[in-house]
Formats: sequence, C-alpha cells, structure tokens
Amino acid sequence: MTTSPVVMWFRRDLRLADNEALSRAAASGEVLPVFVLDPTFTVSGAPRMAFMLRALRKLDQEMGGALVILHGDPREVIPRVAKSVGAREVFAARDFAPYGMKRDAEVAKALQANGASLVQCGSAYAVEPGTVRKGDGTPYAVFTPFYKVWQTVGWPKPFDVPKPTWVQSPKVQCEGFPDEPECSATLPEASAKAAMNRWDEFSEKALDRYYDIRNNPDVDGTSMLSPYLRFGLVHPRTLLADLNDTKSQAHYRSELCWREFYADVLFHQPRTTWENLQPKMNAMKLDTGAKAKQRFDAWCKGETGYPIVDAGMKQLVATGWMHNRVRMIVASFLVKDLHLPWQWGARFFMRHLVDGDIASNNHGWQWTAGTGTDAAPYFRIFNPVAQGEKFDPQGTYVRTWLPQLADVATNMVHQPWELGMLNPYVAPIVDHSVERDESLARYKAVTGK
DNA sequence: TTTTGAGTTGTTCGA
DNA sequence: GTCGAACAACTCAAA
Repeated sequence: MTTSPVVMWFRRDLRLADNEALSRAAASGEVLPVFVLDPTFTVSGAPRMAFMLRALRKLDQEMGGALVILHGDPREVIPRVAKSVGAREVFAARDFAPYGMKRDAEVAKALQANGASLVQCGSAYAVEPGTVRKGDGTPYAVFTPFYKVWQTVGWPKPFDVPKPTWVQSPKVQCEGFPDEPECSATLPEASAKAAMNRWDEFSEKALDRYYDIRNNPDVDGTSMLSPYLRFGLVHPRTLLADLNDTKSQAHYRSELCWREFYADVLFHQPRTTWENLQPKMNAMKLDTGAKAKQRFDAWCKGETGYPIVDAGMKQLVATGWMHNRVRMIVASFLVKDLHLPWQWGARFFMRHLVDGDIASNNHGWQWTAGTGTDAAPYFRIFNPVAQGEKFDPQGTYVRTWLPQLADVATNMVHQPWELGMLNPYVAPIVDHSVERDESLARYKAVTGK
C-alpha cells in the first residue's frame, strides 16, 4: 500500500527546527520539500538574494539533498508539482505581506481546481498579524498598547518537528541553484546553526546589558539576528522561550514585538507599503529636483560630511547591515535635513539590507519621517553631531568606517569641519541647524498653524 | 460619556 | 554643566 506524499513549501521559514508547518506536514506522510524561486524575488537586493541562496544550500544539506528548487511563478509551479506527485495537501506557513497574501490566495485557488489544498499553519511571528485587537475589534496604531496586549495573547512553546521522511520523486527534478548575484558585501553565515550560535553568543555576552548598550554602534550590543529572522532561519518563538523578565531581557522582547507590530500595521493597511500611513502628510513639501537627487547621491555614498551618517551608509553597503540607532540617524538626516521622500531611503535600504523586511523597513522609515505610527512629535529631529557624541563617544564607530578620521581628536571627530583648514574630511553638504528650521517650517505649513 | 494621562528612540533654550 | 520647560498632536485606556 502506498500513500500519497504531501508537499512542504518553504518560503520565509528556511529551517527544520521549531517549524509548525513542517511538523504538520511530517505528521501527514512523506514530505516533498520544495522552494520556488519566484522571478519577483530577483528584483530584490543582491545581498539578500545571496544570503537566501546560501541559506537554501544549507537547508538542502541538512535534509540530505532532498530539497527541490523550482523556478517560476508559484501559481503555476506549486499546483503542477502537487499534481505530478499526487499530493493532495501542500503545507506552508502564512505570509502576511501584501504580495505574499495575494500570491497564496491565488495558489490556493489553483490547487483547489486540481482537488488539492493549501494548508497554511504558523507564520514568521510569535503572534500572527491580525490577532491583537482593541476592545472594539479594530487594530492598534500605537506601539505600547499593542505591546501590552501582544504579551497577554502569548505564543506557543517551540514546536517539536518529528524527523520527516523526505520524498525524492523522478517526476519532480530539482532545477538547480542559480548563481549568486554579484555582491561585494561581507555577509553573515547563512544557516540555522549560525543563527543559534549567534543567539548563544549574544545571550552570554550582551543580553543582560542590552538595555544599556543597545544604542551604541561602537559596541557589539545588539543581537544581529535580523537577517535570520527575515528568512526564518530562527523563529522568534525560539528566542522568546529563552527570555526572562529582567529589564534587559524584557526590553529585547519588546524589540521582537516591534517587528510584529509593524507586520500587523502593514497587514491591516497594505497600501502603507509605499504610501504615508497619515494622509495629512501627503501635503508635506519635499525636494525632488536635480539638487535633491545630487544630495540623495551623496547620502547613498556616505559623503554627506556628517561622520555618523556617512559611517552608517558605509557599514550598510559593506556588510548589508546597519546598527539600529544609526538607521534612525541616517533616516532622520535624509528626511529632515535633506527634505527627501522617505521612499527614496527605504528603497535604498531594501536594496542593500540582508534583513530587509518590507514591514519593518518601510514602517521604520515612516516612523522617522513622521508619516507613520509615531506617537511622538514631528519636532523630534536628530542632531547628527549630538547623536554621534552621545552614542559613539570615543568615535570608534566612525573611525572604523571612515579612515580619514583616524587621527582626528575625539572631541572633533563628529564635527571635523570645526577644524577648519585642518579638516581631513569632506565638508557637510548642508547646515543641520538651517535644515532643522526648514523642516519645522514645512511641517507648520502642513498643520496650518 | 467625558476627562485625563501617557506615549521607543530628541533638541534647544534659558535659568 | 545641569535642569526643566517648551516644542503639537493624536491614540488609547483607565478613571
């Protein structure tokens, strides 16, 4: 007697451990593991693509070479594969981003036409987007109340995954791994093992000081797990299960919640991927002409003349990652010192970030731009000199990425133009205090006061 | 029902 | 140098 196999469709969950959909698939029968290289992915950033391909190779190794890589549109590929191996069920985690939801609905429909079904269980989140609601059933627009409810909703313990029996069928051939795109950035190791190693290292060395050191880019004080969370090499549930209620560990938990909050906001309002969450901000005057493009170019290259901004941009391009504090500083600079659309910065980030996640990235940008969920006022404008002095007090971070500053005295390292003729660095492209006033004036024009 | 207080991440100014 | 106030506006929940 032979039973028909099931298909496990991997997407943003490139791991075998603590994988709810896989545990369900493995309990249902022999499993054909597939990953579909959707042409839509090829337009995303090269570092992220390279990282994902490396993660896929590792996943394939972990399952003894059973992973079937297929190329094409999942709407066509998944139903064809299910049909050719006689699978009646395709297991996959839920995706809550706009493109993924649309794609999954269409795949489910195509499967149904063949008498098969898409069984979606689990997601990349501890609490699935759409779950946390206010008393009246509407979603939250502010983080803190969301966070409180999110914690009371809670999440399951990590899932045990029984060792699956992988199917290798002559009817479905692996179409092979594509070549990695050209990527000069030095990326972290892409494997579930590497994710857990990093979690162990962070837990031992930094987690209990996290509250105090998380904002310092010159210190290895953040988890750096974002690339792993992005591709599901680790599930947040696995991390949450290890956390206690001390101030630092609770704060790390709240950072994991930010990721879930933004996913929730985007789930409820998919239009806010590239549009302002707050429509009133559509009236904000922005610069988009030739001069604006020139300034944007300087920002991208890390040549604004403000060391903390430029160091951040160099780190991004060199490593595919930027410290969170610095992300806020460079974003504030683009929006409030250069008066450029946040979308320009968000797009550049998405091209370069290994952890680029459309919900976290774009809503993080909206938060800084004052067009999003910010419960704080618009006049909160970062001063790049003050931020540098506060969070990189020794100048270690800026010197790491800007060798021209190697010999500049620490008290000048965040404002080398004060050295006058002796400034070894490029001159600032704008005057912060002037642009700050300009931003506040433009904001006043929006509010009409 | 209305009021009240608090809200990730800040800066500047004047005492 | 340190401190508190002012900077604006809206969400949300508790009183």
